[in-house]
Amino acid sequence: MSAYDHISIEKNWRKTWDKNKVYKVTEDTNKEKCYVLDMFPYPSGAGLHVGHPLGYIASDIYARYKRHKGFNVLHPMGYDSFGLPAEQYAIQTGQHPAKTTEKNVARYREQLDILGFSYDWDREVRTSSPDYYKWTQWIFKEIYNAWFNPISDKAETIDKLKEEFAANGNEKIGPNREQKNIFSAADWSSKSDEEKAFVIDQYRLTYLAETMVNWCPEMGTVLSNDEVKDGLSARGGFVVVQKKMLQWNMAITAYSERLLQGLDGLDWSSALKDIQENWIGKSVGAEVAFAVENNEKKIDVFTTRPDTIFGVSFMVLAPEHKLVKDITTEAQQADINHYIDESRKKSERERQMDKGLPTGVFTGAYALHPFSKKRIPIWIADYVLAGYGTGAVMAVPCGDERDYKFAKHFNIDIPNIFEGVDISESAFSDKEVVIANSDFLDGMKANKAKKLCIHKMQEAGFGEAKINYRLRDAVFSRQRYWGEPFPVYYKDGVAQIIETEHYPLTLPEVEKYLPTEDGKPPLGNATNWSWCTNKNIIKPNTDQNGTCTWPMELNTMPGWAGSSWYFARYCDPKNTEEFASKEKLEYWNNVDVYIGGAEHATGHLLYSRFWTKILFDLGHLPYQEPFKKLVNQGMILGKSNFVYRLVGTNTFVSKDLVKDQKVQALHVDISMVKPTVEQIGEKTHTVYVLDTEAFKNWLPEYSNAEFILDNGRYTCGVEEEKMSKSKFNVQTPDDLVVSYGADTLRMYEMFLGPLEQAKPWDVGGINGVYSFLKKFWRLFHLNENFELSDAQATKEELKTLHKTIKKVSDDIENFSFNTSVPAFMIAVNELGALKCNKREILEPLMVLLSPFAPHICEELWSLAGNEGYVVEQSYPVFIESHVVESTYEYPVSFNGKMRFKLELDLSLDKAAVEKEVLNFEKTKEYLGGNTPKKVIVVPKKIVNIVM
RNA sequence: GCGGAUGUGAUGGAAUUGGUAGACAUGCUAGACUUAGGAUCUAGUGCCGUGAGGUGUAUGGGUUCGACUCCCUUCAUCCGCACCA
Repeated sequence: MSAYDHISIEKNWRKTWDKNKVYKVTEDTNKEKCYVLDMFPYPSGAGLHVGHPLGYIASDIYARYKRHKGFNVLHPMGYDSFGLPAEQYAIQTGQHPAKTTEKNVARYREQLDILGFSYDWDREVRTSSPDYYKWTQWIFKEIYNAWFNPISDKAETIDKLKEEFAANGNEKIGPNREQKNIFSAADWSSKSDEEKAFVIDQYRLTYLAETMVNWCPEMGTVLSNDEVKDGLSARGGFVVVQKKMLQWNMAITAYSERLLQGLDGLDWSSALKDIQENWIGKSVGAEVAFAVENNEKKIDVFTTRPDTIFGVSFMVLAPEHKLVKDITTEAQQADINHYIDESRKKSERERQMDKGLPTGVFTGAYALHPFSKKRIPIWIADYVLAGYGTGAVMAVPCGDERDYKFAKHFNIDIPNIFEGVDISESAFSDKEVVIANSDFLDGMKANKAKKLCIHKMQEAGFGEAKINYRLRDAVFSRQRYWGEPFPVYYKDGVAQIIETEHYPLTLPEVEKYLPTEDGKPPLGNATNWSWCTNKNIIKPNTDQNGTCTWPMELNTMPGWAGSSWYFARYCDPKNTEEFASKEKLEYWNNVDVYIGGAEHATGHLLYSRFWTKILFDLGHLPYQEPFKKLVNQGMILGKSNFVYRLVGTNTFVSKDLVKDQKVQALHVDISMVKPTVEQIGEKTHTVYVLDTEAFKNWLPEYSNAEFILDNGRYTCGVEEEKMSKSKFNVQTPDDLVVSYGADTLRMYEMFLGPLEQAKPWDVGGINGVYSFLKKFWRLFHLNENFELSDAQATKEELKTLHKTIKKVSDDIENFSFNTSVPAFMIAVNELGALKCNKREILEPLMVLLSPFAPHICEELWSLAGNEGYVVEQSYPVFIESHVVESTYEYPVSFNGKMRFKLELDLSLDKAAVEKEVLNFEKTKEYLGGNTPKKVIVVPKKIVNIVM
């Protein structure tokens, strides 16, 4: 063998590693552990595109590096295999989602294998596998059997809740989420069993509730807040409306504060922490109760500005607010009803679009100002959201822009309570202000007034300090087939949890994957539940056919259920007794480095932290935060090409001829477009030429397409977008691996730019990396024969090696792979120029390079006649003396009084040293006759001179 | 509107603490070898200028002996949140 033949080398080593289970990992208490994890993919039908592997390559490099460094590295991979596309495909074709999923998983695996990842595949998990979702169901049950104790600030079992009720009622722990009433221990003991069960349900961490949910009629399911964007579904972009439905919910709000506090100790980018912080949306203020005139009911409002309470001139309730019907006067009833109907009809999106004039209706009722006792008109308006705070606001038009507009529009009083501020044009929302016209708050700065006001309200008993969060409880039911079934049935309409001995409660077969005719979710079509037909277990209530007569829960769990705990399962993936054993969980502990996209900031990454905290509180996990360090790889964008069809015709106009004509831009498959570099004058640019024949054959509707050509060809438009099947801009890694090899692709993707940055895919530079590997290969070959010399390395060669060791190790620790690739290139160029083929230099270099390009290094390692695998060798140690030859003390005197030494590192070359000296001379010159107070000098550089 | 990020040659991008801006690679130009090259090697390549030299890190200003780097202004692009009281 002579030339670098990546195809056979890579194939051969993949097989050998696989056969010898080189990457299998077991718990070993003698070694320090390191858990390196990728966000597992949803196996879609399109296969992997070049964007997917970016993060996987980075984590693989890190995992391999840590292995070299002597760590016991857990580096697993699996599939988030429940999800919508497989189900949609099932609806269209009748093919069972499990089959589609199986097929897609196989394709993913093939593509992953080709890239030479060092996963321990014995630990693979799939969220849709019954062995796995058995434990997802178990976790659901654990959460169901838990409540959040505000005193201990953690989740506890329902048994503890019962003890608490028996001892103190709910006087200490506070009211439940529905009734808000307080009862004593005596009250509790006098309750019937049904009543008790009902009360307990209101404290559970997962609970059934009729809540306003994001309903997507097109998809026939509800969506959680993070699955909705701009009033449209994140997947598919369908319209989402608000609808009241009975759903399972997860009480994530109980953990708002801990989720917020926990961010502090995490090594995550501040951008991502900000997103989560924003999403949780903590605001500090007060809750104030306003009495209603001629009515016993009180209206609670939340405000962040209690200091402006004397500026209140009206109140606004959300149209859905409970008290609206109680307070509305007869005269206003018709108007109010009309307004409520109108706003109910509007989708979330329409509400957002309506940013014109404020709308609202007066209820006819008045509240009484708690301090001044003035009458305050109560309105309803849909700019107040039912879901935030108490669903009611005290409107302070002089201090809030929305209140101001509302007051102006409806001619409501705008009292000015700010000293020296003009509010004739707009509200003044700055907090740096002195309060006026406010009784006991006059002359105070806002901050001080805030505190005093809360104090006074507390004294008088109508208000108190309060913290509010934007975060909502997460809806946990989906009206879909392809998800985890709930271990729940309904006895006389009351939810009952199925006991763990019957898990997994497997997903039953159905004829059709669509909702039933009477509108039940797809599982309504199921007749055969495993739990009911298993002969050895007690069935709740079945007829002779084994069919449940007590209905099962027909919803399934959302996609984030399975992904919220999979990192724990990897530690012990085959365990049938527990979701993972204590010892293994303790050994592997939490994830040291987690790599994935930032798009999961408010979904997966938040829910995982939430579940981890519950499981920690209940004693099932030894850590509170699942992911210590998080690295967000940027998206790789695809270049999309467009053709322009004249509206209403089948004629396509070349890009530069479109001008003002009415055209429709359509995505065209990038495989039919050839980028061609052209010279125009001095500059070059790329034009995208369409293969018109291929285009005609592409889709039937284009078979008789006509083209208006430009210079005899059709040029397409180009744009950078997210890679997606529907945009026909997907670049798969497959072809590139065939022409250049996995090692080249791995290094090229790293070379492309900073890992965290979004960047367009461009194969232009791949040749540079490929020729680097060829050069590396050539270092070991003389006249086409492998040849390695045992001669002693020169100083220069050692310098090249060790400087590379230093650079590459530092870079890997910082996830700065894009700069370590050039370090290798420089090393190879230098060693090539020195004609160095010495074992002493090249063997460490192989080890160094192997995390990036494992196949070629393994091949050369074996050709060099070494034992074992290069991927198992320990990492070469950086020896400073090979790089730094000596240090040099440069005496300096200022003014003849003080002496300083400039220590210089004579490392790289003379020029660098001379530069430092020169710089220092310049400084000295500048200092002239002055005496500096202090000169801080560190090796290599003057840091500061204080005069 | 609020919060965050980014802005450097034709292109992707280097510049670890303020100290020769443009490493490394792509592209381009010229040359060598070759039957040929989309193989390999050599040289050149920020811009203006024949040259010495001048100029240059989105814009304008500031701090500093010295600024891509620190501070302020403006502009542009991207991301997150958005009637959040």
